[in-house]
Amino acid sequence: MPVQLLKISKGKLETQLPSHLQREDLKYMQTGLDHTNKYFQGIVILSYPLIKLGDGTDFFKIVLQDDTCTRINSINILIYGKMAEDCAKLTRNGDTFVVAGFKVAESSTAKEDGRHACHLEVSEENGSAIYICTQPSTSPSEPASASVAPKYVYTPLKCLKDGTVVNLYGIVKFFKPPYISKGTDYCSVVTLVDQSNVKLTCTLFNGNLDSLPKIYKNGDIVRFHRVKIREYNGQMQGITSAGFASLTFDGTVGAPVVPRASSKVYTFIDEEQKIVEELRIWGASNLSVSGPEAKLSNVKPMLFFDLTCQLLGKAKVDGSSFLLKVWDGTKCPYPTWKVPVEAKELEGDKVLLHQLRSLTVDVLVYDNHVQLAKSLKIGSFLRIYSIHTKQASAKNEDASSHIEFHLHGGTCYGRGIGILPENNPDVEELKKFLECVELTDSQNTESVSSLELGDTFDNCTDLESPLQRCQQLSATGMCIFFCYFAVLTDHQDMSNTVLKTVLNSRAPQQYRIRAKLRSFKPQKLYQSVKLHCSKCNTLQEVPDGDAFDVILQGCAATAPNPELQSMSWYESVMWTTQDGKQRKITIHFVKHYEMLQRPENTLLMIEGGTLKEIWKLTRRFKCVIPVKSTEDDLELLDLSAPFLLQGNIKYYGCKQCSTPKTIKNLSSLAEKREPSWEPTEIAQALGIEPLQYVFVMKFTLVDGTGALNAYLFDYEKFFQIPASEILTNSFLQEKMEMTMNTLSPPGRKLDDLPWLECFIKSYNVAGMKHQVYYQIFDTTVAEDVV
DNA sequence: TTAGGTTTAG
Repeated sequence: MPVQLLKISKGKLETQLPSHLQREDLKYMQTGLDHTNKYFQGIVILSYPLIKLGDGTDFFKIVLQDDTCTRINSINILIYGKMAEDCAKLTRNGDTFVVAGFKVAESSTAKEDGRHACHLEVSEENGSAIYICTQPSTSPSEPASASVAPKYVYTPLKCLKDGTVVNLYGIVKFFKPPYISKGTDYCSVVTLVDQSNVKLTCTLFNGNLDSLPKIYKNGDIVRFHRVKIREYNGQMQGITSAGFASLTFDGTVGAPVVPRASSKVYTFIDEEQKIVEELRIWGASNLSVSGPEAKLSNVKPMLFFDLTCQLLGKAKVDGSSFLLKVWDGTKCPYPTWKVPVEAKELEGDKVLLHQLRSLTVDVLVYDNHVQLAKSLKIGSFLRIYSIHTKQASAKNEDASSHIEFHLHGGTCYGRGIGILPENNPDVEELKKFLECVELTDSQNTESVSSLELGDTFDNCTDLESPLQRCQQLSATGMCIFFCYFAVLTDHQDMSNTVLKTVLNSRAPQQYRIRAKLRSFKPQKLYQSVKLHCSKCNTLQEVPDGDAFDVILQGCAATAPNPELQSMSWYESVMWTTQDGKQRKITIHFVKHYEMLQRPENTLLMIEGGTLKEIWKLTRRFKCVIPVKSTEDDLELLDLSAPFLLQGNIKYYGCKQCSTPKTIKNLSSLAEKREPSWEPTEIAQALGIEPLQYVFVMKFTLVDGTGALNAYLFDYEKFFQIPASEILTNSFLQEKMEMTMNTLSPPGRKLDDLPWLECFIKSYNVAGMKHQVYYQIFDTTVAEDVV
């Protein structure tokens, strides 16, 4: 039978099937019966993500429902190889799916999923054929059921064709925040770029502000569904089509992959997380996304910049302009103009406006921005894009040297106003900073430098060694207010450098600094744990248990090879579960000098186990390696699954850098006098480049002379907690939380934060030579004061 | 329909 994969319209189904094929009823689907010249037809009710098996074979599983009314009316279809890849692209829930030339095998999940006792295996090797009929009532990319993830195909930007409706991923290179168009809708213009370096400008319309993408800065990553592609002025252009939907993600490498959705119901599957992470990594080295952001303390005349701020007051000025009074906690170094307005027109807390008058600036917005500005709520957090600072005109004698803030009419260069949600990371950081300012005597706002410095700046001398100071002070319980970090003895000869000097120096250099931790990210500490490949230097999220479970279920279809049982260096035990599923489990215990070892020293391989069973084994045995049989040897599963489990820790390998070898390569380790079963040794023997668990955090440090963001990239040294253990150990989680609460006590004003001492090094990243980054190194939180 | 990136000129 030829291998076929046809997408045909429903009415033509019966006539297009080869005439020798006869429809098979689900009740006759049994192993041992002849199903040649038979086909099975059902409706796709569930599809799983396409995965790669350990040998690189593509695997795709769907569930078909028979249209008969029998009690068990659904069956699992396991599709392998090229057909899996093709089906994953073409199949939608609700489609009618016809399969012929299948192999019938016992289903290992029947009891669990309540489906047919057999499953059907489909592949080129089996000489299978597949025919798919799309439901006429369902749009090709519409989910059939909200509970089931449909398969979306994402078109690279270089492959767009005029007149098509596509789904896209891209990095935002430019955007105009939604503004009120001259028609009936809000409009947002977004220019995307992807790894192909092709740009696409999309013009998006919607009557509902929330239905447009929630983009806050260039570098954000977006997913658009159902964008219509048209040619305009010789270039491809994207435009909203019916059912347009978007997700937006922070573009920062290592930040949590949390979508900001434009619709209440959306799908986002694990495979897509990878798309986002890959775009982030590509963007980090190929795009310069440093926007024209500025704090009020850094503005100059004749500047266009983006301001993240809080709205304190607003007032009508005249027909074409409107006043916004905003602050960001820092002080503008120039006298600022005050726009005269009638007192009755001014909205906002008058007392607060008076108290913060020297930190507040007046932004005059014009023309098309007036309507949106009027609707803003006092207290809300805003990003005002492309504000123009202007030196007061010389004609006006009263305004000899003051600076004016204008948001001119029009939307060029993304000019506009964006409303930021409370949970936006920049807003969280700003709120924390503003709280510090508010808690300080806000009448004394003439000198903001004293607010930022804090008056404890001179309380601590640098003469003693920080370590000594910690030891002395910990005895009195004062250490946390004074000095918290113990620096390592390697660099005791290094003297402290103030942040202003650090910020004004070229990279790369190393410094010892003394600063306060104003804020840190991520706030949810578990989000700071990532997996790092030291070879290709990529970071990725730690996979969740569900992904592992899906892979294990996929492998359950592969029967253990009897020829691989009990080889010279391992002893195998195989049994079939008696729970009705008839699942075959094989455990291969590695021997030492032909003897089985005590469980706590034993490495074992398991075939056909469930997640729960594997966890149970890790409690008893030293190492567990999930494997499956091939013709010649046992081999590892897909590298999305851990290649090794030891205690509570799942060890993963880098998909890009590993070249997995079969299990017999472990036998040389077993022959060692005392096998240590170190994960690195096991990885090396199996051709795996191991991923390391790492804490990745961003610390905002201040010392009164300046502020900088320093990255913490730490396996264990900083917190004295292995990053590999934190996700499964609640005691360590509490310890880390306590540490962070002590370093940066919530609700404490800047003056009362403890001083910290640490080492930082500055560096440049290729392609972004003018940008300097900072990383904490060789620093450990002093254990005796935690 | 609207806008279709590339600064107002108050």
